[in-house]
Amino acid sequence: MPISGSNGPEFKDHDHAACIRTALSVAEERCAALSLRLTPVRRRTLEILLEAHEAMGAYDVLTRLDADGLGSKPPVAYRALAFLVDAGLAHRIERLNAFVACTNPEADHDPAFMICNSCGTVAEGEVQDALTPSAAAVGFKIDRTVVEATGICPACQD
Amino acid sequence: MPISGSNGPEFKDHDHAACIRTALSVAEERCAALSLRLTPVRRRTLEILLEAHEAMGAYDVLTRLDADGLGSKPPVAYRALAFLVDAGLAHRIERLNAFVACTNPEADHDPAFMICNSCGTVAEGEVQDALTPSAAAVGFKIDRTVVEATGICPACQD
DNA sequence: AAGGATACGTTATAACATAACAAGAGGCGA
DNA sequence: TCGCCTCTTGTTATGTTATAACGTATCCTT
Repeated sequence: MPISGSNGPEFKDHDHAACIRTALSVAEERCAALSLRLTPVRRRTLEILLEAHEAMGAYDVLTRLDADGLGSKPPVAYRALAFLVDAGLAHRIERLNAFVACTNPEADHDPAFMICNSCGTVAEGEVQDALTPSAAAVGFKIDRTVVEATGICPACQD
Repeated sequence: MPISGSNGPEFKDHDHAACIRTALSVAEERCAALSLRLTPVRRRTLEILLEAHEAMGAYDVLTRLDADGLGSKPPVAYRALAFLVDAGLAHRIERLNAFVACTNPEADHDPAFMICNSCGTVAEGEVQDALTPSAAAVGFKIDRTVVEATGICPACQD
């Protein structure tokens, strides 16, 4: 189950501000291309996830939205997050009941995640359709696959 | 990511009563061997999961335990389930916030699951340490990996 | 401008989970 | 057997995550 080339950028130093700007413009282009509406709440939600650069719970996101006057009730956050996930701009981490911005929004993908138990950083990678052949062998038709590893990231091993 | 030989027995006809009896005696042997106490609540919880043969929420389990006079408060169910998971006799399905009896309790394993969106049946398989080499490449030390596929099982494709 | 589709605001509640502490049950050495 | 320790259970209370439902506003199209 090889992970694709760009893997684990979260574990490396990077220009975070630039990384956010890029991700936001990719999101804008993508939404324009697909006639999706990247409204203020949705855009700010994505920004919040990008700034955090780790998994955030819906209520944490909501707190930030509220501080910006963009909404204070749970459905506001859940709806914005659902939009981003549907649009492929964010992912839900089942293990954590939390959400992360997608670091690779160009491609449709079933992502795999590496979650650091120590610092909470989540790195995203690609996984090949690994279960597909075996599932097909027993006649199971896969819709979506979740792959989430927990462990310790390089930075936290010191 | 091949799945091991005994895969997907849940999708086939089988003698369910026998399957439960076997699983319970395996559980008893295992607990005896490891000096773990398979108390009435714990044993009955395992039985409930085995009977259901699909993922059950903790509160569903609790309802059944309560009907048997074995406890009515959430911690009773959560503790029993935690015991079974720790003992390798059951697994938590993150996608569903639910639990299933382990169908392969002989071996320690990082299980993979195929979850039918239609009937709720959960089939368990083995996955090789799929993410391990790639994680090692970026320096991430994996503790545990969750692999969960949702889709449609053979029986529900009719 | 009218009408439909999409998004937002709000109330209320459902569903999932655990902290904390008291009380009981079992094992084991003195 | 007694006392002690550990593990398990019972219970209260509360924390956390998530969604149903419904009315209003906005935007886009015709």
